[in-house]
Amino acid sequence: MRVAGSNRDETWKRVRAAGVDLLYRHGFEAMNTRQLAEAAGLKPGSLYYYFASKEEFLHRLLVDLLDEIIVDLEQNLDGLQEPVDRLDAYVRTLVRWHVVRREETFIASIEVRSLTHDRQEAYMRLRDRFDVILADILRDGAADGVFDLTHPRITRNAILSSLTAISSWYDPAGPFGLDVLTADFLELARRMVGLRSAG
Amino acid sequence: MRVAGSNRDETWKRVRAAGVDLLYRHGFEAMNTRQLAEAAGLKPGSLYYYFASKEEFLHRLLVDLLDEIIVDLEQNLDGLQEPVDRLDAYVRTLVRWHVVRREETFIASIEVRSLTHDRQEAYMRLRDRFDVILADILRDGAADGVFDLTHPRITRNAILSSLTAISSWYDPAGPFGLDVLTADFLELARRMVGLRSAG
Amino acid sequence: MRVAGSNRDETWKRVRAAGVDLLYRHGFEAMNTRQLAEAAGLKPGSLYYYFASKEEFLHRLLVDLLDEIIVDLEQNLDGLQEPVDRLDAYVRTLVRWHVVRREETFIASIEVRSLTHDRQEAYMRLRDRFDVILADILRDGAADGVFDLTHPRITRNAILSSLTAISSWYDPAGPFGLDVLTADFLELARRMVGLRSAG
Amino acid sequence: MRVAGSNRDETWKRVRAAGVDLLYRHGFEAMNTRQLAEAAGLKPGSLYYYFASKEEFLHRLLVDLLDEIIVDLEQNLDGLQEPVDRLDAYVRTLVRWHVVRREETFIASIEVRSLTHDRQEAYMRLRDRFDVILADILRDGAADGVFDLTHPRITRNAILSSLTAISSWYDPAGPFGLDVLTADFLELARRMVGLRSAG
DNA sequence: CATGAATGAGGTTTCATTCAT
DNA sequence: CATGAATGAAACCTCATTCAT
Repeated sequence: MRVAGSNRDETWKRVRAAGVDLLYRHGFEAMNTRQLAEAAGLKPGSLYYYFASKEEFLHRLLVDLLDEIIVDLEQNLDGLQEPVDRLDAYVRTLVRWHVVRREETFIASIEVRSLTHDRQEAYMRLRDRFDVILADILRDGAADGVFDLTHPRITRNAILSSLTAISSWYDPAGPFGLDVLTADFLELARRMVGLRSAG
Repeated sequence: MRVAGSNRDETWKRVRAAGVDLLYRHGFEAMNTRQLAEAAGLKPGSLYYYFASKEEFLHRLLVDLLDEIIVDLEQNLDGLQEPVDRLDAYVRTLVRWHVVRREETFIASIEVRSLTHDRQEAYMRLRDRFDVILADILRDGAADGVFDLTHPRITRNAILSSLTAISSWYDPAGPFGLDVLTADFLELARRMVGLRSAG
Repeated sequence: MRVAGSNRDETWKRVRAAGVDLLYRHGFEAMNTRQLAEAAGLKPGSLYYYFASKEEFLHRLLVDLLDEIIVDLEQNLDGLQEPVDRLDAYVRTLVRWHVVRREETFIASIEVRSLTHDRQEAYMRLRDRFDVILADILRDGAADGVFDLTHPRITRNAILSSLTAISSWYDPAGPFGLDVLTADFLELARRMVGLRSAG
Repeated sequence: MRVAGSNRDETWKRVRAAGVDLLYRHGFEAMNTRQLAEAAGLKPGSLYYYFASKEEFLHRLLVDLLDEIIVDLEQNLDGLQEPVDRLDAYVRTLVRWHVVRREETFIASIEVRSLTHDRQEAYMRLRDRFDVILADILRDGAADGVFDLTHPRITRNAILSSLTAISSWYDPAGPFGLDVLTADFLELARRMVGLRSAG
């Protein structure tokens, strides 16, 4: 009962894309594997040729995304020494991800709870790297005297959460493009760390 | 079969408290009415004397909370004219709610999706008031020349989301009390609107 | 959607009886919860008001039966000192159980494999008591010189398995009643332990 | 896509051996064709070059085994006239099979239920030959006055089931070798038919 | 008000099997 | 012969909800 011309990679792309769409629109628990299968052009049971469980599917989506972001972030920070430059690169990177891969970053921000306890912990540990990287930038900038922070931990959370939230309100059909958004968040972040705008 | 000493209001409080706890810990879809009943000292069927459906229960929680916050917010803004003062009051109010009623505000931020389409829309319309109030403050401050905004809509979203996120990371057992948090967020908000700190 | 006049104990009896029948006729894996529910006059989901899983249901059946048999066996052995008398009582008891509760003992003999590893181990430990009791009888009889055994362990296994197998071949509609069967097995067991028949 | 060096007979042997192992350890219903394929170094679909269905596979295993045993048994009985000698040969043969091909005889004893109704009947008819052969031996011995039986059918079932059960308790790593076991069962069978041991 | 008993709809997952390649 | 991709049927189980008592 094989469908002619079918191909593992192609099908997986369809499953993944369908999954992102459904997770974005309905959420993990509200979405079901029947919808997922139908959207991917499969029968429900066939999905299990692509993942071991619905939850593992979510996990893979989230971890793959996180891995991609971290690699990109580290590349973009590579070679930059000055805290200001590093902060800029950090903001620029996160804004882009939350705009360009809006659906996935939104899913990631909201569906971590749906992971198994163990996988949730593992994911959190991975995600902590964002915190640590930003924390280091803030610490260095404060030590250099170029940043004027209140409590670093609070500032960090505020910056990070305002970035993360982009995927929840940004409307690609709206008035702002990636450029505008990036420029604004660069400015906002600089202000939050007590830096006078360059301009 | 009336249990001696049972009392509508008392029981409802137990149901509500149990619901908040379960929603906070597990989320709406992952929580079930068996757990809710048990935590409230009832049998599942009895819950339906207190709500018409699980989803209606969530709705009531969210709407009641939102109503309370809006009333409080409007009271705290009442009489204040200056944009700076109004911004301060706005921040102060939201920080407090997100700390003191952390669990409920967290639920609200994450479980709106679990509402029926209709109720979701109604809830969103109500919640838009926060946006509007803050938007007005920013607009007035910019018109007065005391605020130096990039794009108001972006600044507003950034401020609001950093406030809303508090309930997701704040740890009551951690190093910061409500005072510290409030002071910091006041400062951060002022910076974000381009106001030089008073101090 | 409660059925009028329904009652937990009555329903459980129906479920249990239906389960025994299905397990006897089809075996655990070949039987399904739909059949079980239908035979018990319930919908499939309702079964889970009576057990936590299909496997737990089997487990309960097996353990309850074993407990009953052990209690009965110990009662029947109580007060008997002579190995011959104890052997007789042992055989008499087991023959009766394998005839009177033929279906259940048959299930027990064949479906232990369907239990979870853990429950299987626990069950086996419980079941070992039969072995131990018989082993003790044989040992004492041999020590007294009234039994003439080859290897006790082999004799024990042969006796026990010939008793256990009764439930697999005994036909209640056949020519032998419990009395005949008991008399024959008493004689066979005596012969197997090398005892000259009394008659 | 023919794998170099692949060979129908060799592969079949691997499939068969893997099947015996899995059936012995997990049972027919609990074993699945994925495991079977993997253990045989194939992909699931390829199995169907070796059998038409999982159940047919089991059937072939059981029937082939039974055929082998019957041939062997008839050979070993061939030429023997005396009931005692024939009984000895019968016991000797069955003990050996249940020790040497322990896994397969165990499977046969327990998985007949998993066969289709039709195949089950056919198998049973074949297996009845064991009964008949033993029944004949007992009848002749009783007629000759060398056996002292209670009810022949009961004795026959007891002897046969104690032999068949060997595969379920015999431990090749244990204290008894085939010789000991054979000697003991010869003695036990003689006792069961009321014959005084030669030795 | 509350419970006890059950429903019914739907969920995820398993698995023998098929068939184009 | 063998694999890769998928099917389809059915399995167990969960859960919000109902309603007689």
